[in-house]
Amino acid sequence: MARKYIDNPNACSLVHTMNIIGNKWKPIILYLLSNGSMRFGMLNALIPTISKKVLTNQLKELENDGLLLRQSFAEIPPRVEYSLTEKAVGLLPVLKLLSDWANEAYPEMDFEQCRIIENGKKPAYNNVYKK
Amino acid sequence: MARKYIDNPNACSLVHTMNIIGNKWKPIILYLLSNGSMRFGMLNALIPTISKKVLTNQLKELENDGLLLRQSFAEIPPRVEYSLTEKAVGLLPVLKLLSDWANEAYPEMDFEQCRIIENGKKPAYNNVYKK
DNA sequence: GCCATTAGTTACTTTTTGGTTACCACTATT
DNA sequence: AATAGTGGTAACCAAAAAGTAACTAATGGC
Repeated sequence: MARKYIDNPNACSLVHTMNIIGNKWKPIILYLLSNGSMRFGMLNALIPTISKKVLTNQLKELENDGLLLRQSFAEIPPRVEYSLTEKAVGLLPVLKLLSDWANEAYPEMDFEQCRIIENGKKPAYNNVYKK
Repeated sequence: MARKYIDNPNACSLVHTMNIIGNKWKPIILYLLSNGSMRFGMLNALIPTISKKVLTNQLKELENDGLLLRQSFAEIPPRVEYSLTEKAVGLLPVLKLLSDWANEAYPEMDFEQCRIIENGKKPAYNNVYKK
């Protein structure tokens, strides 16, 4: 009885992807972790404008969606390392394409200026800095 | 003086892309329009769970970001056709990859069931329906 | 004269998201 | 005895996004 509307076969997995990574912070977190595992404080330092609460929350969601591995070490002060799962690694090239697309589509925007974050919060451990 | 934090060169154009398409509705709108131009009411019918206010808003934002072309015809009742720009067309293959990724990464989810929308709102014009 | 039609808009409310500040556990160092 | 250091959590508040319902303009058809 009910007639069927034309629909897009790709819509729903696309919605799912967007639910998982489609916000301000998550793609950045994934890209930062693409060089290897990183501690909570390090991520927080590299994304100085995110609040600790939100970062915690984003990391939890990414972990729940199977994109991050969280390793907690029984040390004082605590150490927690986050790293990408295989699932997440498979997404990196696509994130790269999204990034490339913006660079091509909006050449008038200077994305360069975002590359270096100065005067961010400094975690105490030393490997945070570049020479 | 200020030491520089390691940063990711891709982060900012990625953020920009996510600002433009990283939400629940916009990728769907783009994919629906990938088959050709479409009227407002048609889009609203194909995405029955979006409110008219939000759809209007999303379309406006996509237009402002150069992804959509809006053509308004001086007819009564009014007719407005939305279509993709070249910029948007360049994004489609990447959206497809995002969709493919979810299908592969989450095989346990049945994205199939989203394909057909039944009992949605029906606009009066006839070309809305599939045989 | 009334209703249907389309693409919205407006005013209002609700939900979601994000941010702020203070606090905790536990140890080493000063 | 106090402080620094890390990875959080809790309570609270502000802002942004989204939903709802009613309304509009202008015309054709009944």
